[in-house]
Amino acid sequence: MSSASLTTPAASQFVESWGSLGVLWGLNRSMARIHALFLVTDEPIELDQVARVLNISRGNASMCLKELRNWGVIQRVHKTGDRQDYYVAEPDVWTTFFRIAVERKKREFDPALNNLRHLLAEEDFSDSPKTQKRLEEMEELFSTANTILGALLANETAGRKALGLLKRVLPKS
Amino acid sequence: MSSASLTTPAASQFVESWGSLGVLWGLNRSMARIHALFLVTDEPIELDQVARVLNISRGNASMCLKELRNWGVIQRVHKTGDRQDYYVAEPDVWTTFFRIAVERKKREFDPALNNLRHLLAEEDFSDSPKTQKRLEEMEELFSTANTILGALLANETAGRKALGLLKRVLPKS
DNA sequence: CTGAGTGTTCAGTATAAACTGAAACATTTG
DNA sequence: CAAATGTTTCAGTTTATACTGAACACTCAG
Repeated sequence: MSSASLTTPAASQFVESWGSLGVLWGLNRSMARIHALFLVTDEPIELDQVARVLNISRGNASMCLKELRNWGVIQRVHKTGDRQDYYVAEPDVWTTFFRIAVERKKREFDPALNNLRHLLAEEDFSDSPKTQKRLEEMEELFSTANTILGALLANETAGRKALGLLKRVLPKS
Repeated sequence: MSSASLTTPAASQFVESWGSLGVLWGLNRSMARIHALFLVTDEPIELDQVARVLNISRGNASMCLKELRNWGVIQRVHKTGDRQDYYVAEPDVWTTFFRIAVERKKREFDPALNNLRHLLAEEDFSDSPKTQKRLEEMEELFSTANTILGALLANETAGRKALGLLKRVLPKS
């Protein structure tokens, strides 16, 4: 399986499962399958191999690899005397998780919070006290979430420690 | 605006913004718009009104109301001497948030974790040590997330307190 | 300079998800 | 029972998103 050919059923089943599971991380099917391929492959893989093994177009593979690289969950590597680009997965699973979380906060959460704040600043709901109050609470909730997320994600080791602490402090599941 | 007619621009703009923003919560556009309508409306609203004001079909409105009720973010109420069903938003924003979080964990996270565990239990990656290790770490990460989420969401007041504490403890943003 | 090998881009197409509109059915009550 | 309301279902349509495939761009060896 290490040769990026998905010869073993274990590997190929993992790739497909991860493909559907990946939506949780915010990846689309192709990105998740590619990521899974890297997770079960020890050696660096190149673009054509990805496209061939997963049965997707070169174009799609190229876009997905670029995106995964933007997210920081795979890295480009080179073999000496070889012009081709090879890629490997970020080795640390926790780092992978943090990178994705950071990226998603930046892309999805922050704009949403901005949007909400603008809305509340510009629009006037003062003729409806209940509404006014609800929207203020909403803003407060988002702000709290923002603070917590920001602190957890600002620094990987600190965030990781905080999560470990949290796990120990909370009542056992 | 309180008469569920979206006469003011403030209200209608909020509804549309919330509609696109709602994906963050895991709602689709219609559900999010309906939820927003309830957020900016003080009086109970009935199905036909929802459909008319938001310009969506009765069928869609009915399904969305049902779903929102399942999530626990709106409630059915009745007016005396009136046979029709009316709905209002859950008044507490934090409760709304928790209900959605609980529901999404149950629907999305838990099955994904199960899936991963089954996969790791059944499949054998022992011929590839790096892969084996990565997948074990992955399982550990998911389990930690599961523990923390489970504890935070098990009880609303406790969870809320924990988040408040967390906010105070973490370095200021 | 040329062209073979490789990586990127994008217009068009396919796929999946949401929504409509209408009908069938269920339930309540005057 | 008939009228009013609520729910469910579903074939057809719209809309958003992902993906393809071919053209284009870049690099480098000869």
